[in-house]
Amino acid sequence: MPDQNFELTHFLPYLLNQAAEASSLAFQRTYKDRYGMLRTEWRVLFHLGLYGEMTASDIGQRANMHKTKISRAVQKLTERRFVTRLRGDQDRRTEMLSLTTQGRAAYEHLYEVAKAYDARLTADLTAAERETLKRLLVKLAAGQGSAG
Amino acid sequence: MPDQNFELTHFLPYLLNQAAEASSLAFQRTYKDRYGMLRTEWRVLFHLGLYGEMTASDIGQRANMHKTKISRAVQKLTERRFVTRLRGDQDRRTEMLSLTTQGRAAYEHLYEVAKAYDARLTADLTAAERETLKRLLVKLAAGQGSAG
DNA sequence: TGGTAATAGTCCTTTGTGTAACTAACAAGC
DNA sequence: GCTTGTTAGTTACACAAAGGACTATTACCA
Repeated sequence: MPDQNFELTHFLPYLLNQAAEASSLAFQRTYKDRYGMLRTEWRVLFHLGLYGEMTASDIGQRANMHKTKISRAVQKLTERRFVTRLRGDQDRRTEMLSLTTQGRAAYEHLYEVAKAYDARLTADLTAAERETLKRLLVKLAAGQGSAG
Repeated sequence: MPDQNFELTHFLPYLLNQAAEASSLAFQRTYKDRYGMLRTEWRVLFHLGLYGEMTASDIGQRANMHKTKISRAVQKLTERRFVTRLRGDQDRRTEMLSLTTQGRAAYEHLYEVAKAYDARLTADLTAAERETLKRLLVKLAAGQGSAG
């Protein structure tokens, strides 16, 4: 029987979705209009920009994204000349992905935008709150709480 | 130029998405299997359960959901005899939605499930952390940080 | 009281996602 | 060096989501 202590605004998955949707939607405007990118493409771009060359599978593991999503994202990014693919010598199944000059320029621009956006989002928070929030989110994103 | 202080695991929208996806996906299993509900349907059910009778628009405002989503969710829920619709007398455009006995039973069951799930998710956190986390998420979900 | 605007809700079309099947390349065992 | 199994990535198909156009009803106002 509903004890009004626990309602929707106390349910973590619901809250997370609301917050994620709100912030992502707003942020999307910064890259969708200008670069015609989707969220998955943005993610791939950022992985390559931040962590250097890597294969599609590498990104998949890091970003927790399904390989089909990545496949499609990479396709778009290569079409737009943001990314190049280089077939591996030893293992010719793999493709090493890297940013083109144009891709790097886009990344570096969007990097600053993202940083500023993040700063604005967390402007009201104390340093401690910011720290706590991000730490907890990382934990939730990873393996969940105490139960697998 | 990337100062490794700021990378993806420090970018709030990214983090929020990861956490939201992880927790929602896991939680979905608790109602999808048993009641064949989708996330939007779950939300509508919970709104009616928690806040009583209301129209589709009311839910839309509260949940920040597009009316087409709600329309479809309500359709499914009425098909499954969880919800009944009653056309308004004064304003015949509106439909007042309410839970059937069966719908209420499902809600009450899922309510307990949700509560338990939330408790498990936040089991590792201190009471203070839990409090901080939810407060901040509510803020982010609402109007964003300092800037509109 | 008749014309315009606004609102509640549905429908339709387009886009995005997840799953499973597929191709190509490699690895191992015999 | 063949067969079997595995992995990287793509393609195809089915399902879910997002948004705009549409219908019906109501409100406003000259």
